[in-house]
Amino acid sequence: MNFTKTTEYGLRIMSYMSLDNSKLYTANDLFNNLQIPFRYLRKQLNFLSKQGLLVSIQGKQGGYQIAKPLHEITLLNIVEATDEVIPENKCFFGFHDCPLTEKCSMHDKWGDVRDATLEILRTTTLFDLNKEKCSINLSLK
Amino acid sequence: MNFTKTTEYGLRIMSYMSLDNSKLYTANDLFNNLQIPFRYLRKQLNFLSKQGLLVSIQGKQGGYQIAKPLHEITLLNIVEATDEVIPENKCFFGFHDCPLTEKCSMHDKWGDVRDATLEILRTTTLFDLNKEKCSINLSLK
DNA sequence: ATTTAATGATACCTTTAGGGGTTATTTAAA
DNA sequence: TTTAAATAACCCCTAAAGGTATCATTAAAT
Ligand code: SF4
Ligand code: SF4
Repeated sequence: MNFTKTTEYGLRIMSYMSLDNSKLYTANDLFNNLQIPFRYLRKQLNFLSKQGLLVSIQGKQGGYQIAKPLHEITLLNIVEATDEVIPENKCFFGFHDCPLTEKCSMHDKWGDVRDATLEILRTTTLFDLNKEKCSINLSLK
Repeated sequence: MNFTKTTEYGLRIMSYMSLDNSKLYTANDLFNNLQIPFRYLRKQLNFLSKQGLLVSIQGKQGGYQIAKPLHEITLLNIVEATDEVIPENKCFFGFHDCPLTEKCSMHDKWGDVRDATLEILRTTTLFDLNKEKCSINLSLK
């Protein structure tokens, strides 16, 4: 009932980098701010680049940058890129195809929760996070 | 973003057995209806008994039975018994203690989703499932 | 050209969830 | 009292997620 660590890391990274999407962020910079194990962070930055969410620039003065306009990247994009589990069509009881002859009450009840959750992920972009002052981009302690 | 298999199995088991909470269900019966690997099912029935959600009766004609009145067992009880992850206090970005000086927008936004989700789990009992005709208890194909 | 500061690639290690196998124990029924 | 049908206990196997280590590559700065 929560995201994988990999997804959480992805959300942190993208959220943090969306503060200034013209800036190049080094892995070291991100490491100092996002509480992600360094090696794993490196791996994931690499991965996010391949996924097209980041652009990486090698060499001295290199780093990473968000690849697209902020309003074009939704939270769901990040979740899906880091954890293919969401689109998986499983019901409350974990069935892929329902073994029942008629739908149970949890079907709609839980379906509503799921829909509401996905709706937030689908409609919230990195631009929105900043607009609404998601201060993971504002001020670290 | 979904329950563990173990939790899903737990929900299936308890939901199915709540149809008739006076009946003894054998592992074999549950196996034939709930699409759970037999050995793993056995292990989990054992576990649920130790957790106090089921009562087990050994020997010939033995089996398992729901341990308490249906209205005293919430879905959250089952989730918590099978997967200690929910109460874990992690935010949208996976932080246990927030590194920010002021709360970000996802804090409340996601907090609301989480609260709504937990509220359903906390307030829905096995009795409610049956009352509302959750037909995992009604008719298998 | 050489150095240095950055990322890329690859392979390995560790932990945990999920699943399986075997033998012991219990108890109703024959 | 023996047998059969059930659960209990214990140990091991596998795959995937999370994390680590090492070396190669790039490119700006000197
Ligand atoms: S009706 Fe119930 S058991 Fe069937 S798919 Fe929906 S939630 Fe799952
Ligand atoms: S304010 Fe944002 S970063 Fe801090 S705990 Fe809440 S959701 Fe997490």
